[in-house]
Amino acid sequence: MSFICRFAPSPTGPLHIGGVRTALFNWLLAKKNKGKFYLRIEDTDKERSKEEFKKQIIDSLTWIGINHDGEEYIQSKNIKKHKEIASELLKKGYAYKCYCSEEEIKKQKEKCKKQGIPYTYNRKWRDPKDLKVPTNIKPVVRFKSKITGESKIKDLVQGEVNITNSIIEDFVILRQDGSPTYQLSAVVDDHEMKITHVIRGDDHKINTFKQKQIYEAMKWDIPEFAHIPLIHSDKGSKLSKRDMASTIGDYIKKGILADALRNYLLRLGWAYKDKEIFTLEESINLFDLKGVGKSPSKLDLTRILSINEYYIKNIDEKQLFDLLKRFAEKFRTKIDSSKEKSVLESISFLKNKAKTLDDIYCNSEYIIKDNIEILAEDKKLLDSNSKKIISEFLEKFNKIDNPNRENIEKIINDLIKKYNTNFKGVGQPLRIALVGSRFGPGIYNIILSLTKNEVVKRISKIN
RNA sequence: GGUCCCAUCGUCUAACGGUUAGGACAGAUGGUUUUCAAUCAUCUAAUCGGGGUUCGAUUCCCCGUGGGACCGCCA
Repeated sequence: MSFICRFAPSPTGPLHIGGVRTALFNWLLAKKNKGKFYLRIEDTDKERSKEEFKKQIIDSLTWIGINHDGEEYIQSKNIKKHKEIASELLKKGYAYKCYCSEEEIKKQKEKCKKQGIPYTYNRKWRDPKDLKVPTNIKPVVRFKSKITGESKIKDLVQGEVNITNSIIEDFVILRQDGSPTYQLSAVVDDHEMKITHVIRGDDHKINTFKQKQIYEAMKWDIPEFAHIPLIHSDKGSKLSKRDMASTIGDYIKKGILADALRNYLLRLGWAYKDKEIFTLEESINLFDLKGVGKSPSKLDLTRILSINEYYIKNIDEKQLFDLLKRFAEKFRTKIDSSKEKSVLESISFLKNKAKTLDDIYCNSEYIIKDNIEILAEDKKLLDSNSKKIISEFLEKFNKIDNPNRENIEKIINDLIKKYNTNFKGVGQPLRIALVGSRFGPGIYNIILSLTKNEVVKRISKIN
């Protein structure tokens, strides 16, 4: 059985993480079934569609590793076809022209609101026998929706869903200016693209009942449908553009890895036994619509961070370094080529304390930057005694030709003995002098990750 | 308000109608360490309520309750 699916966002705003997940599910299924995954930009709303959003959508998908087959399909390029289908529906009696003015509709809505009854278009022009066609109003074209009976869809996630036909109004398929609406365009395009599986957010469920009627009127094959539950914000409602960290860009900025986010999104609303970490290959092999739950799930940043931490600790270190390099250049300060070697060599301990690339960057800052600033509260910890200790350290350190773990350890141990202190008594002031903070990597790691000159320079500055 | 959907630890979720209801994240406690972190061990924590069906319901059915989505000449 062939499997052709698509992701069809509208470029009227930045793609958020819910959309990315929908795209991911589609893509995974296409890969699993050796089918096709297309990207369709639904830009028939000329007013709100923006080129920059189209770019953002494609960039987001690319970043997380979702690549579509063929060129992206631009819906507005197919408007002519959509209109043809509209006139065919008109000709066959499945649609009709409605001459209600916008004011007339508005008045009806207000009236319904006052009476507390739900508004549906009153189908005034469905049977225009006794009506005089006004000459001053351009009509819209409405689809002649079923009035009686029930409709059923077999949803691959939700199971059977039934509705009473009469609640579906005669929806507009051609606007007053003759342009097609989403309901029409989506169906025509899905048909032309030979889409076999429509996997989209739960918020489209009602649309399916409208669109199904167009398929039936055109005697076209109806694709399978799957409506996946929406992602909710921590407040429990549909994710909106206002919610924090909801676009891919927000996560990139935080230093989240693509694989980590992919893994998180995969597990949001779907599970495979007790498995938590999925390689790309595993997700393709194991993903299945049957495993998708029916209830919406909340976005949980701590979980994302935790998965990110896992990936940071487990991916190849050279690869991690490259990611860090690009991250630093884009969002922080470019790592000077003279420092690259040292950062790369130190990454195994720099990453240890990190949940994000930004954390690694912060941990690396003492290597990356030539001038470190000591925090005021840490400066206080440098009393005369500790200053004395580190200047003595400096003196001895200077005499070493090739600093290594053993000879540094000896110096420190001697100092501990001499000053009758513990490791902290020596290590803490050294760390403050070298890193600018009492928090940081292990002291041997710090010293060995800097050049001898740099160590000397930083300690000398203290006194 | 109408229509539809959903309901297991705080969160993501597992459990052919038979499990001491499992795992992960978060949280708590303790050990270790050179600070922070990490790590290891342990612990806390859930089947929304009420009726059925059944020898037996988290699981099937009904009714409540709660949450959500949709109700555009947006997509």
